[in-house]
Amino acid sequence: MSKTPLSSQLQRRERRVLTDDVADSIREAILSGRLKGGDRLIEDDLAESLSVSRGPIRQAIFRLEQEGLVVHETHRGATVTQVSIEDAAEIYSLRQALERLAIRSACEKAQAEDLAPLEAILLLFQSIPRASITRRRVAELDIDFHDALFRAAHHARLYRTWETLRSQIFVFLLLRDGLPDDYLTSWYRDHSRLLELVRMRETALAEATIESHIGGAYKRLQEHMAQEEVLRIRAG
Amino acid sequence: MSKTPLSSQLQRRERRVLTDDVADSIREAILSGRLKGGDRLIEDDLAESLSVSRGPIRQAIFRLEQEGLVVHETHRGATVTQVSIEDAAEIYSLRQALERLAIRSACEKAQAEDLAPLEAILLLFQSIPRASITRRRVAELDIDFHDALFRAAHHARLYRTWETLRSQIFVFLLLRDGLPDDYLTSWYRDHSRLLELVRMRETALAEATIESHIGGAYKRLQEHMAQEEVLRIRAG
DNA sequence: CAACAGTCTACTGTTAACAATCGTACGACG
DNA sequence: CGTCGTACGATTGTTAACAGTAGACTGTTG
Repeated sequence: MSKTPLSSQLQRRERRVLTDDVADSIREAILSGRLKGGDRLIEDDLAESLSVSRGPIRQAIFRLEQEGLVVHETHRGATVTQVSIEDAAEIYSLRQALERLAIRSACEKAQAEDLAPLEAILLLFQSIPRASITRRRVAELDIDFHDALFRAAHHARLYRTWETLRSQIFVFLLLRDGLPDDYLTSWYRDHSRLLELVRMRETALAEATIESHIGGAYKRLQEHMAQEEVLRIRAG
Repeated sequence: MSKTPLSSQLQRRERRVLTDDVADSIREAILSGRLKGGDRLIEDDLAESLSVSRGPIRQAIFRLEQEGLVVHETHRGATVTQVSIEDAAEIYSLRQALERLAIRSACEKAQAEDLAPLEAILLLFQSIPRASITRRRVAELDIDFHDALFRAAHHARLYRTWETLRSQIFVFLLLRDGLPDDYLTSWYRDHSRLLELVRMRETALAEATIESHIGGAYKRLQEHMAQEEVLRIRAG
């Protein structure tokens, strides 16, 4: 038998509470598109459809407000956040600042075991046949990769800040529906490069690389949104 | 009479709700030192002493958890966060990343009226006789100055992130009790320099300056905490 | 006396009913 | 015709009572 005490092997699996489930449900509904920007979130309705009382619903709504998925006004209720092109600028500039700190911190602190998940995601990506890959799947892998990077930074406050941004980024990733072939190759190249730089602890270069990585993602998103705008105006 | 519609002059003054008052009370108690790190926050007790029911208390506690002033474990309750030297490293590195983005954004977007509050704080600082100035007063002015800078950045998400960090920084600012004379002069010099750089829209220089400004603040804090550590060990 | 099982208590999580507020519909008034 | 006052329905804010859990306490057993 191992000498290490049980307490260090088994960690208290944090108990889930109704609020957690409710928040997950609503978040999922927003991210899957079942709830669209501007939709009202009426506590009674949600309470009934989820079979819980309004207490947990309320808490979940306030939590989602912190995540930026929902806006809430006193005595007037909550609605799903509507994202605009200005929001994209905010989200991506903030993301850039956070990822820069994350990769620096990861370069300094990450152990081999912290980087394994990053490697795993890259392998998983390669193992998916190109024909069967969807925009949503890439978005998930992308978020997972960056999430693993933030974890590797071993920086609790940074990670919590990232958590509040994560869902909002996901919304934008899903906005785009095209999936050009060169995007898939550059996705892999960019991310494996980032991983390599962290492995080699090339802090300064890693910072610069991730800044331009996020900057590029924003630029493509911006072009895409401008394009959609044009189409929308022509159609309307 | 003015032609501009009333709606653009008068803005809905956001109604305060019990949760807001409760959160303010508890926050104030923590920042003033009446509640110390590790103290338990028992919902019933707080409810009684503030004469409200547990509902608003609960929400306030979760909000303060988001601000990092309180930690909360399911079914075990909330306690006041205990800050360590590692927390300082997290807080200041994150702060550095945020302030860098803030000053860049301010350089790009700030109007004259956004910078007036910064100027006012500097004037106020100078108007206070050196003898009557306290550590707490400087801390307040410091936070106010940086808060005004974040406002001038016109970046809602950045500001909200800063809000969650602000109280935690305040806690650290109050830890130090000495108030050397050269600190007061350098405080003024540093901050007026930052304001000047924003005015001149010297983005790159402003970024570098604020990075070293925050870095310096962290370094002094670190030395102070290490010093306290030594004293504590000798005494104990 | 160490390990264990049951009980008890203090607290948190949840619920449902009550109070206050917002937006709106509608009629009175100038 | 537009502005104001008012009553009403829908929805949020608040409360108090109920349910469930973690940790301490106690006695029991090998």
